[in-house]
Amino acid sequence: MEILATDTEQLIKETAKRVFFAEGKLHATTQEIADAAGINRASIHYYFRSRQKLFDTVFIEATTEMRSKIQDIMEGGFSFRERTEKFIETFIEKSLKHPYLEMFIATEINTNPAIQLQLSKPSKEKENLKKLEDDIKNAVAEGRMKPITPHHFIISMMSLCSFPFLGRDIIKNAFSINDEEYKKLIAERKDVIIKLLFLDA
Amino acid sequence: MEILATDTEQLIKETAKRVFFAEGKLHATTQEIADAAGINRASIHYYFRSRQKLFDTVFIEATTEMRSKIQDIMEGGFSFRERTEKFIETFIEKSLKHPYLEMFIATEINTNPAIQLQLSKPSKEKENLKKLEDDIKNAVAEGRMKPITPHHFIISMMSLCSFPFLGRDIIKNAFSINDEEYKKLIAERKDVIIKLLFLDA
Amino acid sequence: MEILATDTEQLIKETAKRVFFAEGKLHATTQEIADAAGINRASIHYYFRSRQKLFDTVFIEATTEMRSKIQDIMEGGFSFRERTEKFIETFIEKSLKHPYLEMFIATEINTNPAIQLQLSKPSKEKENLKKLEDDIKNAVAEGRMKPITPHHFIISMMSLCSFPFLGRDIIKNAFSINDEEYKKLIAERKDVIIKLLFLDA
Amino acid sequence: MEILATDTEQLIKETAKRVFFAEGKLHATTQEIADAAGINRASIHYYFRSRQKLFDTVFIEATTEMRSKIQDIMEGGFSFRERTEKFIETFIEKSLKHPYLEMFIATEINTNPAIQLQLSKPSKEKENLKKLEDDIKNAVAEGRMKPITPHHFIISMMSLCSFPFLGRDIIKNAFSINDEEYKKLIAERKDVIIKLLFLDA
DNA sequence: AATGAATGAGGCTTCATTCAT
DNA sequence: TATGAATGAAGCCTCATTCAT
Repeated sequence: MEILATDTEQLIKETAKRVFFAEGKLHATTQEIADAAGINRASIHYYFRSRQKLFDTVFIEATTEMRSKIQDIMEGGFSFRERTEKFIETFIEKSLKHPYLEMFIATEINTNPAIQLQLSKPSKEKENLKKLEDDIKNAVAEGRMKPITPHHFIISMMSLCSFPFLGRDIIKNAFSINDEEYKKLIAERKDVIIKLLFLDA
Repeated sequence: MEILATDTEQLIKETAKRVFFAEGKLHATTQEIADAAGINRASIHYYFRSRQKLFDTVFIEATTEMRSKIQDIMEGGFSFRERTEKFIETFIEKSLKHPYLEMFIATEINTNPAIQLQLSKPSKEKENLKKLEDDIKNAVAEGRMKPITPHHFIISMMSLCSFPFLGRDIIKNAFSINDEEYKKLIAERKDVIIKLLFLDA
Repeated sequence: MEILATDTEQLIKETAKRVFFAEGKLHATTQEIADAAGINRASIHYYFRSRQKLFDTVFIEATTEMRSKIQDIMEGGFSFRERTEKFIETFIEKSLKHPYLEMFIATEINTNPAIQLQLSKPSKEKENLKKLEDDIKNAVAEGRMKPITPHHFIISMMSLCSFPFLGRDIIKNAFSINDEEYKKLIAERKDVIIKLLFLDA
Repeated sequence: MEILATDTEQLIKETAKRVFFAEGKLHATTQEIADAAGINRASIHYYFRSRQKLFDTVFIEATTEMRSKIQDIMEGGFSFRERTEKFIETFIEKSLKHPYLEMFIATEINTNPAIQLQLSKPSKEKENLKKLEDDIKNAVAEGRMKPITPHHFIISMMSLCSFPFLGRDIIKNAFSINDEEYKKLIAERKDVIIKLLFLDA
């Protein structure tokens, strides 16, 4: 009995994640989510009090996993190049699962002050940036990169990773390509990005 | 005085563009727009019949200008490098004005089949891609680029241009920077992008 | 110039009568009437102050004519039978012009206390009823009618006249007949009614 | 208690029937109906989705009962005279409950193609008319009626039944009578009608 | 634990009406 | 005289939320 209760809560969360972040229906109503989950609309309020609470919950769950993976990579003792490659892999992998999560963050972060998106713990922010700056300097000295500020490096990397998902429909529309061709482009993406960021790739 | 008649219509459109695409309130109500414009909500319906019609109108106006500028660049007899630089300039300039326009397109293009976003006229699509392929080949032969497919080149270029705006709040949030510092980053952006795309930059 | 003004006022009234009472659009908006008349909506208010005033005006005009004709018949020195026949003729003739006028009266007389529909001047009501009672008595005595109270006689006569118009669409629908066949029925109506009311018809 | 669930739905329907068809407020707003029922306006939408759906529902319920009763009479093996009397009784009885239902049909049947009002099943229409024609012929031969076509007979019968209700306020107004006197007239009505339709009544 | 019923708040739209010209 | 512009009032509908069970 008790397990069923948890099951329903889990079912609602998973359905919500799918509807919100996989299908891109960021403004789905509680009724739509209830229908998709095959449960009563009131159950959503029973478990989560409000639509917003449900949304916050699944949003945090969906981003936390990503953030901790990134943190593992950053602090895993990898080389600069390895770290970059793993970041790109992780980012693409996660985006394949929740293509619209990034989009939500981009859209709502300005209206919803509750959303905080730190790439690294605030305490380590300065430190991490400094480390990246050194890494870049070394790479430049070795002819593996052109000079670039840490901020621009991160922005460029995130740009190259994010946009293919953020702009999925723009791309499909602009190139008149189907799902299969789009997936092929995504699969090739990591190599393209690395080649753009590193001269010796 | 005589212009006043059209003035309200114009005022509504400009306010709507600002609210929707500059302030990012893509789901602003007619009341919010009316308040922002200092007019009665019914006036919006007087001029545009429905919220959707208003939205469509300002959306088309906002994108058409951009699209025609891009087309001018593509067919202006410029060199590959010049074309790329001008595209980036134009894109950044437009995005400074309507940072959330791109976001709306990204969000809604899949649910609103009316939105068509061709980079080039369908009739010239193949031709333009072929031309780009040749340009890239030449640049590679001359050591000014690494090999890259036309599709990936365009996606990368758009990524590097678009994301700083799409993800404005993500960036500001992640780097804990203020508006001024953000603007500085944007101002430096064109050079950064060109340096990533071209070896000889 | 001044004549034009009157022309517009007249045009509005005639259009309103047509739309309201001939076409049966009893809830036509001022815009619909303005469109039908080919004039500006505000003109209606310029001439009539409000939709209601326009309605009242055309309603009174449309009924007054009818009422005065009926009064002429009642006081014209005709025999009972002649009076009855003339009443029926007049009623049918008028209803052909404004088939929905009766319907409006029926619908709105209870919510609109302004609408007063006297068959005869209040002062003469009693007198007229008494006269009718005598007429019926005589006709019964002569074997030309069955006994009937004046009220029931009037109600029956009005029923037989009115309903074919009030229920025009019901009749057309129930009998699956077209306009032509309907008109034929109406044309035969007077004789049918007289035959039902008078034994010697 | 358990019935309560359906009770509100039933209450809304009954209130709507009363407001629409008994009180004649054919254009009553959802708020008026909600107030009359003592419930929240949103409940109407909860149960019926839209004002139109509610209206259609109660309209169909109100007419279906009547229509099936009429059909029972038509196919009940009664004599012509019995059938006619029963029709009149049923019609008057129903009209006492919903005096404005007929009026709505008359008003809206031409604008609302969904409203179909067959007196008999389309398949039996011809047959029933033929039967009525024979009945009339027999009655004429026996001196109980004057010659009349089936269409005119039906129209006359419906006229005499319907109008006292359609024109209730016209009658009360024209005769300056009160509710009691009006009811008395209605109570006498059946005999009056039969006397007009049949010579031997 | 779960749900059907009911509601308050808020959105879009229409319409008669007013106002300035 | 006539009208385009603008508005307030009021209507319908949807949605998240609450409540009783």
